[in-house]
Amino acid sequence: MNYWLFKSEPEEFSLDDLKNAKARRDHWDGVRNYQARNFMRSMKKGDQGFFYHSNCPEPGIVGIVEICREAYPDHTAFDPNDKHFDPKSDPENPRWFMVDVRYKRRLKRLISLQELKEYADSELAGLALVRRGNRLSVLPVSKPHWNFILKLER
DNA sequence: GCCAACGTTGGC
DNA sequence: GCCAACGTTGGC
Repeated sequence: MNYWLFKSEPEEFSLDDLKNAKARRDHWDGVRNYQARNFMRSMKKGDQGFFYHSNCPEPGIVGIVEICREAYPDHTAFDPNDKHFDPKSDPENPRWFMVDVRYKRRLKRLISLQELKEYADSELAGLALVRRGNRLSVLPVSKPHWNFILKLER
């Protein structure tokens, strides 16, 4: 099993929005970055992910989700009225993909970016999230990093 | 709202 | 293939 981290602006789509969605699951659309797309295409059903709130008063990890459907074409790229429309993505040869994720649980407390950064040069060295200038919206988390972050929760 | 960091685009 | 211009992300 592999581990990931999904960023979302809570004003756009929060952990609670996912929790309140039908069957507590939804598709993760709108990713328009090749590296993030490639990560999504390598996700397997059952993989786990952190749900991270970005661009908000207290950025940090708020919950855990599970991949419940593997990558398939992101249809929002074909819709001219969609915010993430990309005329270069052809339905015959889609450029962008998405996965479905299911809400698992909320963390007992928010683990802030600030707190995670304290370990950027030790336990969490190499974690893409705490590397300077990182802008990836979907990124991998190693198993040791995953376990370490879960230990911080307590 | 500012701005640093980064990815993408397109002229050459 | 280089690189300047531009757009976006996201912390602060």
